[in-house]
Amino acid sequence: MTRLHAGNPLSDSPDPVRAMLDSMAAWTGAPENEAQCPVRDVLDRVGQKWTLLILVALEPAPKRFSQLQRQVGDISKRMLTQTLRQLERDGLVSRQVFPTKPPSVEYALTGLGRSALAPIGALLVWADSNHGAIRASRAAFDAEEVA
Amino acid sequence: MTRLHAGNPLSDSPDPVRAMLDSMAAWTGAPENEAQCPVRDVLDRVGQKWTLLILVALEPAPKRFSQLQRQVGDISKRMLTQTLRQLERDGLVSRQVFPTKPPSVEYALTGLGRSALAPIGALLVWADSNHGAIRASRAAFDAEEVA
DNA sequence: GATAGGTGGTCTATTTATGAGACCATATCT
DNA sequence: AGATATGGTCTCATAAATAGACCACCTATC
Repeated sequence: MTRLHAGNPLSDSPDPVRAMLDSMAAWTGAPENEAQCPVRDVLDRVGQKWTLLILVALEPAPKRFSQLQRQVGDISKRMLTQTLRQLERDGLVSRQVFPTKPPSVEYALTGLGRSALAPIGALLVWADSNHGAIRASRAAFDAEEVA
Repeated sequence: MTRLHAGNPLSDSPDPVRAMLDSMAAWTGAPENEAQCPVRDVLDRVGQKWTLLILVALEPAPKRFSQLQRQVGDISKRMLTQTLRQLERDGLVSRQVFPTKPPSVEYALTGLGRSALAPIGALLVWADSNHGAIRASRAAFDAEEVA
C-alpha cells in the first residue's frame, strides 16, 4: 500500500486504472442508452446507500436475512429486501432457501460478488487512512464559514 | 489485472485489503457516533449519486462550473453546487474564483482528491470488465421472474 | 438599444428514495 | 395462552434528488 501514499498516487497506479479514468472522463456525459454505460450503471448501484455495506457484511461468511439485519443494525427490512434482490439480480449475491420451520434463507457472495470486494476493499482502505485528513478539512472549512 | 480474475480474488488481494474487509465486516453495525466510523462516513459520500462522477470528471484537468455541468450532462445546477461544496469541505476539491467578467470559478482536485482516484479507478475498471456478466445475470433473472 | 448568450449560482415545486413500523402464516418454547 | 423466531410485504411519512424558473452581471449581435 506504500505506493498509494508516495508522490502522485495516480501516476503510481497501474496503467489500466489511469487509462480507464482518462477515457472515462471523456464519456462521463449523460448516457443516451442508460444500460450501455458501465460507469453509470455500476455507479448507480454503488450510489445506493446499502449496497456496499451489505457486500462487505457478507464477505466473512454467508448470512441469513435477519442475521444481516441485526449486523447492519439500522437498515429497515424494506431496504434490506430491496438491496438483496438487486444484488441477486446483478449476480453478486446468491439466495438459497432452506426448508426449515420456519424456512430460512441464506445469502452468499457469488464469485462475481467476491471479485467486487477487491476494489471495494481498496476504497475502504483509502477511507480508513484518509479519514483524519477529511475530518480536519471539514473542521477548517466550517471554521471559515462561521467567520 | 490478471490476479484479479484468477481463483479467489480476495485471497489474492494485498493483505491490508483483506484484513480491512474482515475487521470492517465486524463493525458494519449502526454507529453510535456517526463521524467516528470511517466506513460509514466515506460510504455515505460515495453513496451520493454525483460524487464519484465529478471526481472522475475533474481528473484530466481543472474545470469551471459550467464546463463541469456540460460534461456530466444530466446533473442539475443545484446538485452540482451541492456536491462541489461537499467535496470542497472534505478537502478533495479546491475552489478558486477568477476576477474575470463575469467571474469564473475553477474547481480542481487536491492531492487528497487525486489520491482517492486510485481506488475509484480500480472500481471503474472492475465495473467495465464485469459489466457484461452483470447484464447477463439480469437478463437471466428477469426471464425467470416472468416464467 | 433591445436581444440573445455566457458567467455562477439560488429558490421552489415535484418526483424519487429511504425509513419506521404494522401485519402475515407458521412453528417452537415457556 | 403468549412470547419468540423465521422472511418477507404493505402503507404511510420523511429525506433527498430533479427540473426548471429566476437573478445580477457583462458581451457581442442585430
